[in-house]
Amino acid sequence: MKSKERFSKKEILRLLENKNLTEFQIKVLKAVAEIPKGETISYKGLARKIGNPNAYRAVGHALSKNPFPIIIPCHRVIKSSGEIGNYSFGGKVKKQKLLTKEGYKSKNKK
DNA sequence: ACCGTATCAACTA
DNA sequence: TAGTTGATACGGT
Repeated sequence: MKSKERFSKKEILRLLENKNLTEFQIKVLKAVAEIPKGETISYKGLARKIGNPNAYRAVGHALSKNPFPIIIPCHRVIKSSGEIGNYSFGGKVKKQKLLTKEGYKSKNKK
């Protein structure tokens, strides 16, 4: 069995700061990194969580610039419509696959 | 269902 | 500094 390298929140924060990212990015990435397995959140919900409920666009930007798509489960972030949206790590197809694997039924119908 | 507008942050000239 | 883009959201038609 391959053990999943679990990065601690502290390590993530360290990496984020090391990447010279902005406070907003760190907030978003940290929030996403705390999403439990099998749980999903919408861009707006995430934006609301960080304190900018109307910054759903900025949240998307933050994830698009995601420096660690491996550590950050950005595939758990979906649209409020229940669709997948986009994914910078393999494409939405991979994202949907990951979500389905975790137990989430995506509505993204091809 | 489709189109236009609203809203935030980051990038480029 | 100003303009454009982008992993969206919501309302009107």
